[in-house]
Amino acid sequence: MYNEDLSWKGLRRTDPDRPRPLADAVLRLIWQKKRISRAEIAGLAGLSRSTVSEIVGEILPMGIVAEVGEGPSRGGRRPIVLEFQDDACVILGVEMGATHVVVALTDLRGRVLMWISRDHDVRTDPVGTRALIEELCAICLAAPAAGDRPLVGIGVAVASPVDPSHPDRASTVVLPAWEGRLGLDVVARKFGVPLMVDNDANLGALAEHWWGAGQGVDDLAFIKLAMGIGSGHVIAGEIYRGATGVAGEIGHLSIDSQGKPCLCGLRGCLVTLVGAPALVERAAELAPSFPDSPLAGRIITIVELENAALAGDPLALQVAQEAAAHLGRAVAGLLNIMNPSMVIIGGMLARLGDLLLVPLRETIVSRTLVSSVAAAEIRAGGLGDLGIAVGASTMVLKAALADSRLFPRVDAGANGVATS
Amino acid sequence: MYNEDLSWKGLRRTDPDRPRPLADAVLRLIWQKKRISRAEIAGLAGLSRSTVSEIVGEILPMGIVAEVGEGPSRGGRRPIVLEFQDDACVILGVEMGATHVVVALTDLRGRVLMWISRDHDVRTDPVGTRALIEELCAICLAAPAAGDRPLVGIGVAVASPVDPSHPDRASTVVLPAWEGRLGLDVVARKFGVPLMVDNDANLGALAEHWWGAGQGVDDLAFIKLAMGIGSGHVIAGEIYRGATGVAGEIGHLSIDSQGKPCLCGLRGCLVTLVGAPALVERAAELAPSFPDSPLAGRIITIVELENAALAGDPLALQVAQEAAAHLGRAVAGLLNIMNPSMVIIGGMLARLGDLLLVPLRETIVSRTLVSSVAAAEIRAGGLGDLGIAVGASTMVLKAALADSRLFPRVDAGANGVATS
DNA sequence: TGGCCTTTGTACGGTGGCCGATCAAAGTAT
DNA sequence: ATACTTTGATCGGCCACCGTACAAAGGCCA
Repeated sequence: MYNEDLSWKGLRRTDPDRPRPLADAVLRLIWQKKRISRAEIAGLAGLSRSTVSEIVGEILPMGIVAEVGEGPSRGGRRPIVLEFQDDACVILGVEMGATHVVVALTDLRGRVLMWISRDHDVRTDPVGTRALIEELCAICLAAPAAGDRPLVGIGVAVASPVDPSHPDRASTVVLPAWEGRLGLDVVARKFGVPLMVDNDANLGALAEHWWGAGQGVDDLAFIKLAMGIGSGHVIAGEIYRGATGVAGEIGHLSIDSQGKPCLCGLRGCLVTLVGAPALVERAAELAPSFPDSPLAGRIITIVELENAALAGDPLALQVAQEAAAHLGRAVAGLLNIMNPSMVIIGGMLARLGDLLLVPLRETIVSRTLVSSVAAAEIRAGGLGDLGIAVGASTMVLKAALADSRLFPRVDAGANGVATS
Repeated sequence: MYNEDLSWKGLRRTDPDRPRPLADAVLRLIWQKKRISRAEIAGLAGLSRSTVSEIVGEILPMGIVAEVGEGPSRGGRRPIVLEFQDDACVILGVEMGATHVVVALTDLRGRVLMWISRDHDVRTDPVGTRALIEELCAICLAAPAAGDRPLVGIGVAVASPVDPSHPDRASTVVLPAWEGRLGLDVVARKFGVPLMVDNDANLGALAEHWWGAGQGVDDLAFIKLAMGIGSGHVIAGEIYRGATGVAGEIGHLSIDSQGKPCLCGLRGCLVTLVGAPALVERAAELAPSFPDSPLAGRIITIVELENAALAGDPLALQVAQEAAAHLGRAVAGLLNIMNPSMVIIGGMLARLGDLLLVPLRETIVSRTLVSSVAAAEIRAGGLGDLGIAVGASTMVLKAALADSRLFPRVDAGANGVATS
C-alpha cells in the first residue's frame, strides 16, 4: 500500500561527521566566482558576514583559497579579495578507449597542463592497460607542468556501461577479456588517492556542461560519434545513469526496421547507419556514382572521409548528409523522450561541424511535434579530443567541491609557487 | 570557462522561514511506517530520543498523527504507538482527459473515497470544463464520504505537456481553444486550497510508483496507451519533466521510416501504429483474412476490439500482437535511452494484460543489447481507470509531506470522526 | 516474589552553527 | 573636515539537536 523504502530524501539533516555543512558551499562559491570578497559571499549565499568570516577563516589554512590584496572600494572600506587557487592541486583524467589510452593532467579549473595519448589494445589486454595507465599517470605527475603539486584524485572514463553501485565492475559484453572487473584499485593505491570511474559519454557530457558548449545549461545530452555511438546525459546538473548505469545506449535505437542487421539483434540500429564503419562502407557503395571523387574506387578510412567532406568532395558530403538524416531521426526520438535543452555532438565526426549540424537540425525541426522540443539547441562539442579525459578529471573536481575533505592539505606558503 | 549559474545545490542550509527542518522528515517517516513509536523513529531517522520527543510534541497538535495506545514490550517499557491519521484530511484528484473529466476524492493514503466521471468535450470548451471541475469537486466534498474533513489541496492531470515553471500555461497545440492558459486558479480560490497541475502520464507514473506496480522501484516509466500515447517518468523517486516539461512524447518516436505519415510530420510514428484509431483501422484491413471473426466486415470500436481479443478472437489477437511488436521497438529505445528498472503499461489497452505483455516482452528481450536493460520489468498498471486521478491527488499528498505547513490544522478531537 | 536489567519517554544542561549588534578601519560624497 | 558607506572581526545570543540522567514500566531469573 505504501512505499517501504526508508530513504526518503533529507531525513538526515547532514552528515554528522562533517563539520560546518555550509563551508563546502562557500568554497564552491569561491571556486565559481574565482575572485570574491567575504561580503559578496555573504550576499550571494544568504549568510551573515560574521558566519562567512568564520568559515573563510577555516578555509584559508587549506591552501586552496588565498587572500590576494584588496579590491576596489564601493563607497566604503576596500574588500579583501579571496581567490581560488586553481593551481594549488592537480587532477588526473584518464580516457580508456577501445584502442587507446589518454591521460590528461589538469588544474582545478579543467585546464590541461599536459597530456599523453598512447595506442593500446585496451579491449584484449587488461593487465597491460592497467600498467600503461599507471605509467602514463606517473609520467604526467613527474613532468615539470605538475610541479610537485599534490594530486586530488584520478578519474577514469571507460567505453562501457558503468554500474553506479559497482563502479569497478566491467561489462563482460563490451570488455570480455576484463572478466567483469576493471581492477583499477591498484592504480589508486599506487598513487594514494581516490579513483573514480564512469562511462565515457557521461563524462563527455559532464565536461561539456562544465567547460564546453553546455555551460549554463542544466539538461543536456552528449552524443559521442565514433566507432560506436554512445550518449551521456546531464539532468539538473547531474550525470544521469539510469537504474543500472546503462542509460544512453542510443546507438541501438532502431531507426529503420528494414535496415541492416546489427550485432545486437535489431535491424537498422543507428550504429549500423552512422557508425564509422558504416560510413566508410556507404562511401564505397556510392563511389560508382561519383567517379570523379578522389575517394572513388579504393578503400578509405573514416579520417579520409572526414577530410574529403571538409574539402567539399560531393561523395563525402552526400555520406555526411545521409548520416545527419539518420542521426536526426534518433535525436528526434531522444528529444521526445528526454527533452534536454541542448544536444552536443562529440567524438570524431564532430570535426565536420556545420556540414553535419545543418542537415541534422533540418531533420529534427521538421520531425518534431512540440515546438519547444524542436527548439533544443544542437551543437558540436567545444573540447576536442581531450574532452572525455577532461570530463574524467572534472568528475573528481566535482566530488572534491562537494566534499572539501577530498582536497589534500596544501602548505600555506606554496600558493602557485611551482607553476612558473 | 566556468559555470556562471549561482544556484549550486545546497547552498542555503534550510529555508529559514521553516521551523524545525527535521520535523517534516519525522512526519514522513510516521506516514511511511503508518504506526511507529518515538524510539523507533529515533533509530530509523538517526535522531536522539529527546529530539524526537520534542518534534512529536509539535506534530501531535496538528491532528494528523495521534497516540493510539501502547505497543508490545520489547523487554522494557511499552512504547506509545503513534499512528498517522490517514482520514484526517481529504485530497481531490482531477483527470482532465480529452473528452471526459474524472474527479476522485482520496484520503491521505491514496484510497479513493468516492469518484465521479463525466463525459465532456474538454478540448473545445474551457469555460464549461472549469465549471464542471468545480461542480464535481463540490459534489465530492459534500458527499458523506468526505465527512466534513478539511481539504488539503486539488491536483489536476491534463493530457498536455505542462511546463514546470509555468504550470497554468496550456499547450496551444494540444488545447487550442484554451488560448494558452488553463485558468484553474478560480477553482483553487473557490475552495481556498492550493491547486497543482501536471501532465497525465507523469501523474500516472507517480501513482504507480506510490501505490501500484512500481512500489519500491525508484526509476520507472509509465506508458499510457489510449487515443494518443504518452509516457511519464519517475527518476530517483521524482517525476522527470525534462528541460521544458515535455519529456515523454514517446508517441512520436519514429518506428518505421516507410510507415504512414503522422500529424507531426514524421512517418511511422508509434502513435500511427499503436494508437487506438490505428488499431481499429488495422483490424479493418485484416478483416478479409479472418472472415469468421465477429469483427469482420463492419465498423468496430477499440473497446470491441479489446473485448474480442480477451475472448480469444484470432483477428483481434493478431492486431494486439502486431501492436505489441511495434510498441516493443519503441520501448526498447526507451530502455536504451533512459534505462528505467520498470516499464508500466497503463491506459485502456492495459486491460489486455498478458495478451499484450507477453509478445511485448519477447520483442524487447530479443532486441536489446545490454542484458541489464532487457532485464527491466514490463508490467501492466495496477490502478485501473482511476490511476491518473489518484496520481493527481498523490501529487498534492507528496507536496504536503514535503512541507507539512500545507496540511490544514485538524482540531484534535476529530480523529477519524466522520468516517462512520 | 523480589532483584536486576532493558526499554521507553521526558527533563535538563551543554554544544555548535549561525545570526545580529557593535565596532574599528578605511574608503567615498559633499 | 564631516557625514555616510562598506568591509571585516568580535562578542553575545538563539535554537536545534545531543548526551546524560531519571522515572515509569516492562521482562528475566533466582
